[in-house]
Amino acid sequence: MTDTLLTALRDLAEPAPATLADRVVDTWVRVPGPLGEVFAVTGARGVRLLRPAAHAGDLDAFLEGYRARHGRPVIPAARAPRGLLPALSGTGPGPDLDLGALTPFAREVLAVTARIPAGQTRPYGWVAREAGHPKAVRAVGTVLARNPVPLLVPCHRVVRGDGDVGQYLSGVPDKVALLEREGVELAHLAGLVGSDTTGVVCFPTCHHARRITTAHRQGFASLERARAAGYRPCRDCRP
DNA sequence: TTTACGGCTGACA
DNA sequence: GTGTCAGCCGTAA
Repeated sequence: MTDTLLTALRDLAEPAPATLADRVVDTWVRVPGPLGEVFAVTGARGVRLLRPAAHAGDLDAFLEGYRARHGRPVIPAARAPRGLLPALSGTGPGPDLDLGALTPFAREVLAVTARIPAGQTRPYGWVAREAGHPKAVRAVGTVLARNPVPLLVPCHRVVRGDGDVGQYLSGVPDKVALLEREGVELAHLAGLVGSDTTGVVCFPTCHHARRITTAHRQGFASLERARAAGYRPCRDCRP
């Protein structure tokens, strides 16, 4: 009787859909990053967490932290998610990201940050303004301090308005190294730079600013000063 | 609901 | 030029 029942039940069973595992467990990989290896966890909708291995402690601590944060099991992945390796080596667009666990404000801050081109920097106040909360400057810092996917969302490109690089998740030396790797001149982050031939003023790291020849380069402490001198803000970097 | 806390900023001495 | 301090605001506990 029991055998008959079991056989009948077995015949009823269907193969699990190929995507079932994606919905039940997340997967982790350990891959090379710009400053050493990184751990990354990917869910069905994209990468959810990334940490430099040197900063995450050992793998067990990293995975335990992920489970505590997201309440989901994690297993090793067969391969890195598409786009992760090119993004970490700076040779291609990034993987899909799953930032659904974040608040709308945090998602907007990360979306703005993700649009800062490699080799360029923007102040925290600029990110706050672009995210639609111009006075929430410190809140931007708080969001970036908790960025679940550093390197993929390049929070190292957000610096202080006074020219200091500011703080970073895994320490200021990492931030400096990442910026230098992208060719950023750390001594020239403060203020704005204009061209007296075009009357346009940019952030110093904007690709337009870098093309201004020395003879026509004008420095400004603020946008107000530049405007008073007859300059208009660059449409690309929007100082 | 309240409170404390920051990867900051701008004013002022 | 440099240091200090109050203000600002989204989060998490």
